[in-house]
Amino acid sequence: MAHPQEDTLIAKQITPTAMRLLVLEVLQQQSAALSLADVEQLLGHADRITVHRTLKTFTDKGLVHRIEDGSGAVKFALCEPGCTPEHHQDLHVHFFCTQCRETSCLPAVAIPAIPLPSAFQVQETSLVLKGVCARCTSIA
Amino acid sequence: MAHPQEDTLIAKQITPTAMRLLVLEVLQQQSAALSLADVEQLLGHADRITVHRTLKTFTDKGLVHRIEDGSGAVKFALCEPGCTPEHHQDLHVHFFCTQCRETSCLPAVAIPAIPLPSAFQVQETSLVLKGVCARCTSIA
DNA sequence: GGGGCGATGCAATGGTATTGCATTGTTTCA
DNA sequence: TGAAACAATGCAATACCATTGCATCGCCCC
Ligand SMILES: [Mn+2]
Ligand SMILES: [Mn+2]
Ligand SMILES: [Zn+2]
Ligand SMILES: [Zn+2]
Repeated sequence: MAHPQEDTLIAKQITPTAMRLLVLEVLQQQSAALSLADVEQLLGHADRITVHRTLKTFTDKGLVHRIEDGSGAVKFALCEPGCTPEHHQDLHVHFFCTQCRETSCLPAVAIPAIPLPSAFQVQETSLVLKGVCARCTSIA
Repeated sequence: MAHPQEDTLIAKQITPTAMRLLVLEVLQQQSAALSLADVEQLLGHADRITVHRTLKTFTDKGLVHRIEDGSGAVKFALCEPGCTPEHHQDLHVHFFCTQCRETSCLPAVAIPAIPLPSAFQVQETSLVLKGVCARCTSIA
């Protein structure tokens, strides 16, 4: 197989297509999380709706996770290896840089346990930090 | 004065107007955070844009804080007493119920310190939990 | 080769946030 | 008191982002 990404898709029960391989490749090449518009632009002239449905498929299958960073557009980033659609393991912090507007996963920074009244049933936790990222700080 | 809310606005350097008093009253009466559409609906037939600008003014002056809960619309809730536009004290957790779609401030649950590499300059922290709230849990 | 089914692409729609601009209301000061 | 100055309001228009409908395309299996 020419595309090493094929195995990744198949492992997640996603039928490999040309478009999906391209989107996956783009996601793997970038260190920051990407919005739909980002992916569209990086791909050249791909159809936005197809990219949208590709990202939705990836999310449903546990290949990527969504990040709501407050920028107005949802960002997407590859999941960590152990993720399944049912049990996402991406309990890490996300950082949104107000200067370069890039959002990064910080897999090394785990989300601490939050002591909640037991009447609450927590399904998902999202911890987004906003500020100036390491790169922008060093430049300034 | 007939409106006890007037003092609250003046204390935050906000010129009291009829619309602003009404919006503040609505925010005080509700226990959950409100979206722009929520406020508009609760007010009857107020102009949406005016409400929008009222909430923006309130936010800029440190009277309310914005909550991005991933529902698609930003929610607004009253700040804690010590808040200023520069230094928001609302370092508490927010809970979004996927069942009733209500977002609540949990002032009692503080956000723990997040150990970040020193190269990052954190300006703001947002911790949103999603799940089923206490009320919806007890009903089910 | 043809049927079946998922993927694709264009068009259209829905929802939220924001801006422009004319009007209205209020304060300030001569 | 009356006009200028300024702020707030309301309607219209616009900008995005996300989502859905539907016809077509492409691939796999028979
Ligand atoms: Mn992540
Ligand atoms: Mn809050
Ligand atoms: Zn940056
Ligand atoms: Zn609920």
